[in-house]
Amino acid sequence: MPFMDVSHILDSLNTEQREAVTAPPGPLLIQAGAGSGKTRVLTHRIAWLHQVEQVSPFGILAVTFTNKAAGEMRARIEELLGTSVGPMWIGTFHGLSHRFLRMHWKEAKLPQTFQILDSEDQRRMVQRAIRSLDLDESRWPPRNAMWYINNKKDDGLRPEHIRDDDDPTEQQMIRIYKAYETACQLAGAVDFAELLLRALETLRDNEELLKHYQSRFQHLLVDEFQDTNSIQYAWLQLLAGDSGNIFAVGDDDQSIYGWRGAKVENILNFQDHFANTKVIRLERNYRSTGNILNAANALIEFNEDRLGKNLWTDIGDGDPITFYSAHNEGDEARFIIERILEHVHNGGTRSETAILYRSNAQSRALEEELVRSGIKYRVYGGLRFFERMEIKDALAYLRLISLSDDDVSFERVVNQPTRGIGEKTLSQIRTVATEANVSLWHACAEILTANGLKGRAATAVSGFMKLVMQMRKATEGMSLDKMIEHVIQHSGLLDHYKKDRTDKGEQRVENLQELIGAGIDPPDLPEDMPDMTVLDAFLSNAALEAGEQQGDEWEDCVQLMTMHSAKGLEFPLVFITGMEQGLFPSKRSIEESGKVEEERRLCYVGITRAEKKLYLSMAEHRRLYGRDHFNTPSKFISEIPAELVQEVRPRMHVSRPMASTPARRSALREDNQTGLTVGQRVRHSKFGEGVVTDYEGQGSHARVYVNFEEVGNKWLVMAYANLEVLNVA
DNA sequence: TTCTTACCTCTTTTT
DNA sequence: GAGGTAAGAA
Repeated sequence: MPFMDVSHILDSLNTEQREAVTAPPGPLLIQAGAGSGKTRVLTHRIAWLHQVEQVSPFGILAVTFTNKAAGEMRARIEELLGTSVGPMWIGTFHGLSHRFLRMHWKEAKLPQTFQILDSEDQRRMVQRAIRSLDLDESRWPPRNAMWYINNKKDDGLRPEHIRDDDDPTEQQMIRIYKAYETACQLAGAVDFAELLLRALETLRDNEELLKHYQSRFQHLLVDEFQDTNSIQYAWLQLLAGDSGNIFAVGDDDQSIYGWRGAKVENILNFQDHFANTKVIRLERNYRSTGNILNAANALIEFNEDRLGKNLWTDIGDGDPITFYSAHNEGDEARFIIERILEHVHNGGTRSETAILYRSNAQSRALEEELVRSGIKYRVYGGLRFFERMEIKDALAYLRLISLSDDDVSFERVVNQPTRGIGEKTLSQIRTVATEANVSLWHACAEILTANGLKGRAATAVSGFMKLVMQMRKATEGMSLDKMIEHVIQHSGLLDHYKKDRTDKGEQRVENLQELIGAGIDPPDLPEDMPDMTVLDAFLSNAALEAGEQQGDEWEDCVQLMTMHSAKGLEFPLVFITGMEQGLFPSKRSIEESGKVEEERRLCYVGITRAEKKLYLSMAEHRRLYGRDHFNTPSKFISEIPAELVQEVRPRMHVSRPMASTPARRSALREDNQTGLTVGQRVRHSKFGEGVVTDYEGQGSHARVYVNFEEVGNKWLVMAYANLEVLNVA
């Protein structure tokens, strides 16, 4: 081989990173700790394979979980190579499966025009299946059934594979699953889990296809390997075939998606399945100070099921971690705001700051105080652009134009805006459709020709059908943006939302107009997806990539998000709020055995987001979901070595919250028969320490409700409990 | 058909 | 406590 300059690929790497990037082909597992440069390793590996090992871009498949990660990876590789890598398969599991199914729809037994259901579409579809089986929706909630179906699909199970064990609930669920499957197949609809499962089955059952792809993809690279579920892993195994050229990058300590099917075990199985797997650990951290890393290391040590890893840095200890125990959530928020103002005063920016929490409900109190202080902020999460009601309405019309048999879209807009097609007419249509096993659109046509509808209903239904057909004809040959414009005009959606003079209505009109803008530069049509129209590509894209949730992202503002959505991000200044037993770790995780470890990993993720300064805080009293909670510090606080943490004592001149609200007054009332007040810390000989959160009864029946740190909530009869009072509330 | 009221739920989220 | 959904009334 001629001499080749590889310095641009290798120079910026440390020894371990270099070892990973230049490793010979074969199964490779990179245990990449937080901040250890895993994206760098991944992208440089691809550059290495291409430039040094001379692997064609066609021979490389790199898969991630989010569109953002995929986009970043592609951009960084192109920057590194100085050329476009168009033909390389870089994308999300769902995106790549989708691409595969579009190319091989025949083998996958899908209609060429199949559409993707997002979660909301799927819920409606499941609901429809439940109704068609004449089941009671309150006994068989669509959400539960959907959850069941997705779980089974994530494990690769079809209805016929599931054993019912004579369990009537299981049998019923299987019936719903079956009915849902039939409905999807009929409507040409594919949900997210189906994309993966169908791609896997198609590959597995077509030897020629399998051989083709196995020999084509000489190298597979996986990001966030700890988050793969069973099908994703099976899909990788299948594609890798005997060569086993998989480059898997992950961190078992950052596995926080077990609750939606991710299997950390895949990391362990990987080493069993692929003999001679080479394991490389990346433990050098380039992000955080020593104190922050030591705290993270010490905390995660409490988990038993882990491969083991210790992050280190040579950038020095830095500031200690600060812990603040606030009186309530308002106090907590004000404490944080003071620190942010300080940070900004010292020349920092707001966008260098992240406030993290366990659950979205916690953001409200923080937002209130931020608004009051006039600090700009941005909340992550919530509805994304393509998930908004008005946008989905418009997309549904577009879908019907593309494919009238799409039942989900039909149901969505048949009476939106209202045109006199009520529940009675609809159920009639549904019955015909179910009996004849045809789409709702088809059923309408049949009913109309058979004169099965009375005057008003008949006019309304045929009016709707005519509208869709007219729009189809009128938009033929139009550019995508003109098409969208035409549809939101003529469907009546725009006028419908314009009638709503509230802020919400105006926002909806704006969103619709923005949708036209989204059509101006339509998505590229990959060459290997033949016969796909621009509209189809646009619609699939909308489902697969729901878009940003909020604009103004480049304004200098404080970032508010859950710890889950913070994964992969980093900030100089990080606040982790709500460090309370029962909130984080969550009550549910404490109750179900074995679930606290995932919470601890989440805490580990949170801590390792911080570069320079980390604040932990809690509220002794927090109102959440309209209920009062009296909290003890999260056990995670005590798991961080005390010498790394500086505790801020509540300043005495800060007055305690006054008994001004009725709730507070009752919380402080002392005219009870227990001699204890709510908020009082107590110790029980068996259950340990806790906080009184409620009481009831009189005399010998007087009981207190205590939230114990170790064992959770318990009712105790005062006469027997023998509680020791710990401090004065 | 549309407005109102009752009812439910409320970890975490991407695709 | 709020927000969304679904059933019920005008």
